Amino acid sequence: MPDTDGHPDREEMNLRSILNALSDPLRYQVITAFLWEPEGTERNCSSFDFDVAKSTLSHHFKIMREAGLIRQVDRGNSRKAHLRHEDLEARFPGLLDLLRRNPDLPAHGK
Amino acid sequence: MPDTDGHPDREEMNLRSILNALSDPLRYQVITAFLWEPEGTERNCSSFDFDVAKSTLSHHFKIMREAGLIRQVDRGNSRKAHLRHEDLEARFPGLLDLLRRNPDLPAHGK
DNA sequence: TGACAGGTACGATGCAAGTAGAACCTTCCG
DNA sequence: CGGAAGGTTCTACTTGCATCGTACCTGTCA
Repeated sequence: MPDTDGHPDREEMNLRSILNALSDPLRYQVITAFLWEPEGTERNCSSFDFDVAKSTLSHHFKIMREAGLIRQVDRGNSRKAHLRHEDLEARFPGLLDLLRRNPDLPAHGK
Repeated sequence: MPDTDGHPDREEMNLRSILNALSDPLRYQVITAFLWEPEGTERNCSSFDFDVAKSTLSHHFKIMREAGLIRQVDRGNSRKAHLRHEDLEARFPGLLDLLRRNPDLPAHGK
């Protein structure tokens, strides 16, 4: 069962939800951004400067959170998100490599 | 560039289009159905008995075709579709294995 | 020559999803 | 204390997409 923040357990993850989460350009960009950085990197939503309202951003992070792509933890002032590397690798081996090899080009931007 | 039927070359394939194509339940089901069958199996649209209008079915096949997931070739009377195993494996190694390991669950719904 | 079967193209419709604004909460800091 | 920063939730708007009906095209076959 997902916890109160909507994080599913590793076994509860469902590939279709993952694919659905990745089918949006903004969300895809967030995930590939994480893949460029060292494993375990924590970032808050607003560190990605997308040109959208923060309610919209929160909405997208919720979808990634509930699909199991990211985990968000309270860190006092802000809320840090990180990619669930280990869980994703265990549950869907090969997925992250696939994404890593196909990064979203940042050039066409926001 | 894509041919007149909208089939992209191997190099033109784009992961986001692939993921987008797979994010629809019906299309996901078609692809995993192909993965259960021997490589190279050809089927026409109507052999999948989905409860949708044939214009709808044609629409879905177009999306999969233009994403590069399937290839459709004229066989006189009908049009046969087959999964582009080799191209997909070369362009996105690991993708098909990933899908094969996560067949569409009959019960889960959306 | 029909009639039919498999597919595609086009136009219209209805619902799901992305988007934004406002209210609210918590934490940090002057 | 009061205000600013980071996020969530709620509501409302608007766009996108799946869906369908119809018309149309091309082969097959009686």
